[in-house]
Amino acid sequence: MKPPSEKTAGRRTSRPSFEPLQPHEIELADFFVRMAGILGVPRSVAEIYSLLYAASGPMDFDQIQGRLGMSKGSVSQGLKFLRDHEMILSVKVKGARRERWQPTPSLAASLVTLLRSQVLPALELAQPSLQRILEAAQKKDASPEVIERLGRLNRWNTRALELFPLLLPPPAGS
Amino acid sequence: MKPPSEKTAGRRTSRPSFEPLQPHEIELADFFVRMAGILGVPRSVAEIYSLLYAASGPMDFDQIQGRLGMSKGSVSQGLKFLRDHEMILSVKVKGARRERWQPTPSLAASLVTLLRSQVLPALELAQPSLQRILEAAQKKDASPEVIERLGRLNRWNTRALELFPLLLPPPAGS
DNA sequence: CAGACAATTCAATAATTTTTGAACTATGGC
DNA sequence: GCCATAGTTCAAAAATTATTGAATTGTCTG
Repeated sequence: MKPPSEKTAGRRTSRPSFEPLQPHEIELADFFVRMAGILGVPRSVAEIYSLLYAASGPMDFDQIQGRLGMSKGSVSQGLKFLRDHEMILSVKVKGARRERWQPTPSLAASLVTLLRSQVLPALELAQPSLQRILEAAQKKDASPEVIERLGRLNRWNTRALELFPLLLPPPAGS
Repeated sequence: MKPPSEKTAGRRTSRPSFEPLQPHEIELADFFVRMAGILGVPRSVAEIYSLLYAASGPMDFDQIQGRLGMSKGSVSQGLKFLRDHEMILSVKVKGARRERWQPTPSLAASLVTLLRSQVLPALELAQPSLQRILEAAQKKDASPEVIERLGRLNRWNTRALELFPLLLPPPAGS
């Protein structure tokens, strides 16, 4: 259910209060939310990214929480996700204690990091399994057609694993 | 775990009973389930596809239900999904009433259909929104940086829409 | 056409994922 | 060191998504 009351300056559960989202900000968020959904990225994460994307400058924790009206926990986890996938950067403003966030320069690069983190582990995990499965099929009755299919799957997986680092170079650190 | 009887014993609300999945079938299902998960395809759908993928011949409704131990509803919906995305084909066996299913020859083509169905609508829906958002930003204060970002997003979306039909030609019918 | 068989539909339920917020930890300034 | 501020953690609640199966619809066969 929704919170029971509607006070913009509500004292009940203290939450920083900022200007609500403008229509065009909502529309942009819808876009990012939908795109993120395809890759299983939660709404709250997409909303944070969207807000930063259309912001005129870096924003801090409380501003994000206030504008989006979400919980501290969600903001914290959302920023962590975006950080981990190198989709946002923190900007140090001298004299200010709080961190301020802005989107990484290249959205393309961000998507790449995101994809990598989802697909690569699956490919790696699959490699030995697919090998075993193919061998099991060969050892048993398995029709030539099935063997052919499994072989192809295997080769694909291997090639994908080889190609991935070329196409999407890993972050500088490793 | 396993019901003791093997024949089509159950008349009332019971399920067709077939040989349980072999270890290598489970392993393959794990692979497909994981991959499907990335695109938000439900487990049951991936399991059905996986079963057909490693089957020595086309399978019918009851065989699928029996081997996977899932409900009629799930099998029906799963087959519908796979049909709609052109990932399986029905094979007519003369004299037999039931339809029998097998995977489409090319898994690559299947993935393409899947991707198309997820991404294309999102891109199409976004087009006018992004346009409006950019205009709104230009009309208002919006920093040059934000305008630049939104413009790039816009161009990307447009290009993606143009490229999609080239890269992934639509099904024969249209 | 009746009856049996095949599959679909969809409301109810189950499973999973996301969000919340209060307690907690970490850090900077004095 | 101490206090205030900044952010994290995680168990519980809420929201979302998937599965089930009884009722229903469609359809082949004799």
